[in-house]
Amino acid sequence: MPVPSDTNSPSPYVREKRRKRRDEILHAALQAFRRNGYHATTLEDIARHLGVRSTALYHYFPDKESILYECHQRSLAELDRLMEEARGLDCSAERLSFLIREHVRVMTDTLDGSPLAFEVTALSEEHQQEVISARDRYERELRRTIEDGTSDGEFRPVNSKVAVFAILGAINWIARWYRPEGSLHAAEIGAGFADHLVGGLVAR
Amino acid sequence: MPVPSDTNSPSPYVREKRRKRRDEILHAALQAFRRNGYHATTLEDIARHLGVRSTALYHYFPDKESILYECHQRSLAELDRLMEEARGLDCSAERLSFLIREHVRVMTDTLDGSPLAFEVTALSEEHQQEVISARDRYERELRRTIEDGTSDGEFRPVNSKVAVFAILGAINWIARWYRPEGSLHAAEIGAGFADHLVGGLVAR
DNA sequence: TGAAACGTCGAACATCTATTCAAAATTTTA
DNA sequence: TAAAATTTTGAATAGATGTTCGACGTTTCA
Repeated sequence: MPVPSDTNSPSPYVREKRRKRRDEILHAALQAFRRNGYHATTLEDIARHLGVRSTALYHYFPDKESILYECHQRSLAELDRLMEEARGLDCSAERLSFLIREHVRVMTDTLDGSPLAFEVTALSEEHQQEVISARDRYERELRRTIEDGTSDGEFRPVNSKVAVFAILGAINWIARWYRPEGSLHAAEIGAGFADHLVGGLVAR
Repeated sequence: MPVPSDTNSPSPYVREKRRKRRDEILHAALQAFRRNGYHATTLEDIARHLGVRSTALYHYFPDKESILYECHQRSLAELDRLMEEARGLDCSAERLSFLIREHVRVMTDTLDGSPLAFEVTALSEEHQQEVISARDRYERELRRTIEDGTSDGEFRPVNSKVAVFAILGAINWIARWYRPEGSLHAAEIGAGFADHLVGGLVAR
């Protein structure tokens, strides 16, 4: 009868601690990437925010790119969750409005949406493909929502590709100017964007 | 009576040739920056497109940053020109529509608008301040146009800051996805954006 | 056409930064 | 509390790239 053959795995306590540390690193990295971009951010920059040297990061991630990659993965997971939730809404205008508001929230509240605004070209070829696929899925869903709205007569006929680029541009650009300490509060941005961007589509 | 004391200046012919070469360099740099971002673009990348070595570039620009800076300067000059032209339009909706359409054209036709979408933090402190000031001037003008429209009752009351961020985000993001060979043509994008983004503001 | 101006090259340099690794410090665990 | 596991460190390495500079072609122009 086989026994657990590999070395004894870490205790739940240790595993949890490690998970938390990884989260801290990702959060510090996210903020740095957002401010200065991936290439202009050094591992020392990230490590400094954690009170540690850059070499310590290698105990949690194999290299710099994988930090960026995991940032991306989390964002995409968040968007998948949004899409899932949005499917419950019947009215196209409501669904689109919901998606915009929630996407903005993801960009501002946790900053977790930001990676989507980063340059994808910094990722390895395979990771790039994966991220682009997921992003395309999201874009398609948005386009479909707009096209549904047009079919229903809720929205006027528009080029859905162009409309989606406008919406995603507005949202992704948030990563460039939003500062949590600033005068604009997150909810205000979400509501404003939803009104502005959905309002521009509705039939009059 | 003082005579021209310094060394004889280059002939108009030579000066013109040099000007053209600088333009070529700036254009090659612009495209590279757009694709991969400033930091991921090497001087060799830029030089390769011109069939020379990176060291040749130093005859035209003192360093890499100054190439980026001049890209920015040209974009900003272009925006100043737009603002000047737009002042002739009385109706706020028309003025805003014009600005959006023309800004999109600047982003797509010559790609000259792209630098505004680049990370400003790559510039030196002084250049950064200058670019930010010019950008702020543009943003203020857009805000004012929206506020005027609200006063006139053309637009509904909105947070003009939020609205301007949405508009500029949509436009700047073009630098990330637009490819001249792609299926979306420039005019189509400009018209679509103008309709979508102005339409979201008009009172109903 | 030939001297002067101009543009490009190649080598060399300096710096920066991602990454490796063995040793030291710290924390966990029994 | 002491051995084991884990985390961090500091030194060292390697590769990339911005930049300098003198030599070598090429172009301009009188």
